Amino acid sequence: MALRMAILGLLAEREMSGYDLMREFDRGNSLIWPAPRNEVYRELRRPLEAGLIARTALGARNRKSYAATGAGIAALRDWMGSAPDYGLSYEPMLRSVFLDLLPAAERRNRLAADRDFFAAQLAVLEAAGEEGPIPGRRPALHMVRGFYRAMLDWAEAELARTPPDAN
Amino acid sequence: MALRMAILGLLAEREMSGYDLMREFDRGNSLIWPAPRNEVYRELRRPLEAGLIARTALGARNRKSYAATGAGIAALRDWMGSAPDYGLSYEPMLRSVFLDLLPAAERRNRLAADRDFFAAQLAVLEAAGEEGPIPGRRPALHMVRGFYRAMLDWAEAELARTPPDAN
DNA sequence: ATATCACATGTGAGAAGGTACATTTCAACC
DNA sequence: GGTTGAAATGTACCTTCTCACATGTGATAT
Repeated sequence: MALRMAILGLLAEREMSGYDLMREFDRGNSLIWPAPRNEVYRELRRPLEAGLIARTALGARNRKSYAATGAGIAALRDWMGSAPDYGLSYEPMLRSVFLDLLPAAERRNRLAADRDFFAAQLAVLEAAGEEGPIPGRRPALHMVRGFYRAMLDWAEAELARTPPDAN
Repeated sequence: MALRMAILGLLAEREMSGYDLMREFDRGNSLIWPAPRNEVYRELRRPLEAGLIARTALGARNRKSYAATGAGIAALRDWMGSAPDYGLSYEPMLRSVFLDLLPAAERRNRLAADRDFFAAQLAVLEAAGEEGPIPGRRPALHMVRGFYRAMLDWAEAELARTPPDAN
């Protein structure tokens, strides 16, 4: 459902090919959400048959572009108005539950690795400025930025609480 | 992988039955991660065959208790030392990408619903105090709490930026 | 006594997702 | 003019997740 809506949403913003979509998800490029791979092509078929998107152009190298139709945009709005799935699954959070199973030295390694990762993400996001490069994505940019800032604060606080000589 | 490790981790802390595990995931009880249902029973078979957990007792009502074996605890430590999957998929974040597709009034509704949800979660977590009810889960408690605080801040800031008469 | 409800364990079917592979097309380089 | 490599689309397979169903047990209440 989520991937389908993500595709629909991107195709509502502008026409794209499956390849473009794939790359949008792939890298930290859009920095918004994670990377399913070729499911894009799989997920394109269904909304195409349902009339939510339509092929707009055939380019070189067999390139097929798509854009959301009126029905697609309506479906997207519908979904946006529906109740979100607030379920969160984030592996580092699961790991935090069992942090204390590690001896202090390894715990510090783990926390330091987390800290470094979160700091790197945050640096990229903060380099984007207040508005970010893509119009209309300021809310998402700030949400993700807030997320990584919270994660970074957490890792640093936990590190500070775990002296190298503990345990 | 995540569910398997979660089970293994819980069984490393204390012996439990499948039913206990199920409820641990189910409710906001542990408040740490989300709710897969009866896969617990399916997921118990594999580590049992692999010798990572062992049956410890047969109780009334056909109750079967399990605990992690030495090999299980080793596997868990191994996993804890391995590189985390930092991929995040959180539906509200995806929705934030397309927030601007909604007219201002509906956008405010959406943000207000998010704010209420985040505030409720945070209230529960803050009621748990600094250490929380379960020993060894302070790190997780603080991580989740930081997460919801960031989400709440975000929702409130976005709401403040979306005046009722905009658009 | 019996009805009900929480405890407790599972199965089966189908959808979704992940990994890896397989193929064609054009451009650019040497 | 042949090789390489990115652009581009897709399939096959296997695992995981979700949803719904199916079954037995013991305590408590009426």
